[in-house]
Amino acid sequence: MMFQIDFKSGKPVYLQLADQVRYAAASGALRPGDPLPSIRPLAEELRVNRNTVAKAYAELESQGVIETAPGKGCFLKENNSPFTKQVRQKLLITEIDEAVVMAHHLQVDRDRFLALVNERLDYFERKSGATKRDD
Amino acid sequence: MMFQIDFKSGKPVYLQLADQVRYAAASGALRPGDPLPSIRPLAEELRVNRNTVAKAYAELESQGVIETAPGKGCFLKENNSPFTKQVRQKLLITEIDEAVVMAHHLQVDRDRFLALVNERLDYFERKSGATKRDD
Amino acid sequence: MMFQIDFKSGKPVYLQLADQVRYAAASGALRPGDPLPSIRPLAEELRVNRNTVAKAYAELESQGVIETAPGKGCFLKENNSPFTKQVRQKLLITEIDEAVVMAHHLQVDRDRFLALVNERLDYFERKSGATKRDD
Amino acid sequence: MMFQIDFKSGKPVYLQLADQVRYAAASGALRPGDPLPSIRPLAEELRVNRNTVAKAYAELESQGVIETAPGKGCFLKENNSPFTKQVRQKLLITEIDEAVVMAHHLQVDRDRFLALVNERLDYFERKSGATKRDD
DNA sequence: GTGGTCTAGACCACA
DNA sequence: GTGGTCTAGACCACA
Repeated sequence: MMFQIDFKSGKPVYLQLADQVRYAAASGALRPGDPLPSIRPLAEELRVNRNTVAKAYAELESQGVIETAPGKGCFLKENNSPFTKQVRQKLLITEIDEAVVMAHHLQVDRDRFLALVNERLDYFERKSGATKRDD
Repeated sequence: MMFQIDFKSGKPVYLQLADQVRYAAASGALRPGDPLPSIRPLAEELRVNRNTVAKAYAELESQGVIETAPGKGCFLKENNSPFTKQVRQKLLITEIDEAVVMAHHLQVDRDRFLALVNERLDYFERKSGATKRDD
Repeated sequence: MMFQIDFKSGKPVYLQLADQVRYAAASGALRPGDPLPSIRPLAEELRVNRNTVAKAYAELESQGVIETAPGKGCFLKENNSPFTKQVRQKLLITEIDEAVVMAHHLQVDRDRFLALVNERLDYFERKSGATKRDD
Repeated sequence: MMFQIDFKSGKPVYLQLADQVRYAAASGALRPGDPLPSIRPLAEELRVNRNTVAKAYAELESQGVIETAPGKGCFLKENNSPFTKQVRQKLLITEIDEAVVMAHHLQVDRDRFLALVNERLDYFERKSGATKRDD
């Protein structure tokens, strides 16, 4: 299955789901025009409330990531990031800095940190690669 | 001023503040033994409630970043995480994943991402090294 | 009722509550996965403010004793301290020293003290064992 | 020196001092009639404010542990615990239980716990023994 | 001066 | 329903 929820992560379920859709879109697992899973079956499969899935989709629609065709379902839109290259880099650096600062406080050295980063990149690529083969 | 709050960010104020203290420690702006701003004046300056600053400091204390001497104030501790290797790794992976997902949202590819990570590691090393040499 | 507060003890209410949750966990009255009382009803029952109960729970969460599922409630975690061996030992020695000093105040000699310690260890083992067998 | 303050312990300094006097009395390092160190030199030696020492002595006097002879200094009184044997045991069990519960949450097993208890008993006996020889 | 505790009450996010 | 954040303000303990 494409999406997995960690109920103990503390991260809101609807955000986990929205992030995973965004990730699938960015990694190519979902391509423009592709249909998203319907709300009811997906909610059942993930064992979450339908409202939670609907909220995730609503968030994605409001951000222009997906669009809803009434009666037909939700589909991935063309990817056109609303930010300039410079703004995007600044946003990303903020996230990277938080990880670097955390590594400092957790006394994780540079080599170990880079190894972990590569590990996580592999992990996400593997996940989306597996999904691609399923298409 | 050392710290600044973005009231529109949606991120809880106390977490913004705690993150900024961690950032100051990682970049060498705050060094072990240094006093942190007193709660009351800082709260006034940031225009937040005393309790909100206190909550940020409490979080930092519970994570071993600062310590409080009763009646005297709060001070930056030696960098010595109280958590097990396993817990530290889990905390760090959470941060890394957020950066990785953000990179994908923003369509930054693996090589560019790793280059940015190295750049930020260099940046923090340079900064904290420079501060040390100034003493 | 499971918990009770002594308002005259001088010990902070939130610490009394956190200690009692820990006691319930150690004695088997609360088991991993069990839900804790919801904050609002518990606050009403104990006649304290919601925030005070929330503070007790936050302390327990930061120490890995409980976890909170957003929108659902708080639950007892598997007993798995997030702290390093060194930190755990330091925390424990603090508690032991208080008991040792109290024994001296009360003129309880070493043999009687050790006998009491063994008695209490037996007591907790018996209690948590009995609870397990009841399942 | 007889007393030592840990400024980082989080425990109020005056309480640390009062406890150490009580401990010295219980262990025989201080005997009824013995003079306590004068406030000023002691404050200097411990590098604390004179008020802090005075507060510790005031607490001890109010509890009948010491008495003040104006112009002469403070002296240890006859030790007569105001509690019955039963009450004393109940007080002590409360302290012991807190240590036992803490051991449970820190996953320190019975043998290790008992070893630690013996270690701390030795530590305190050694401390007071050394003081005795100094008399 | 310092930080800590607690209340009353508002408002929000989430399931 | 659940917990989380934040404020305003009182009162306390400590150095």
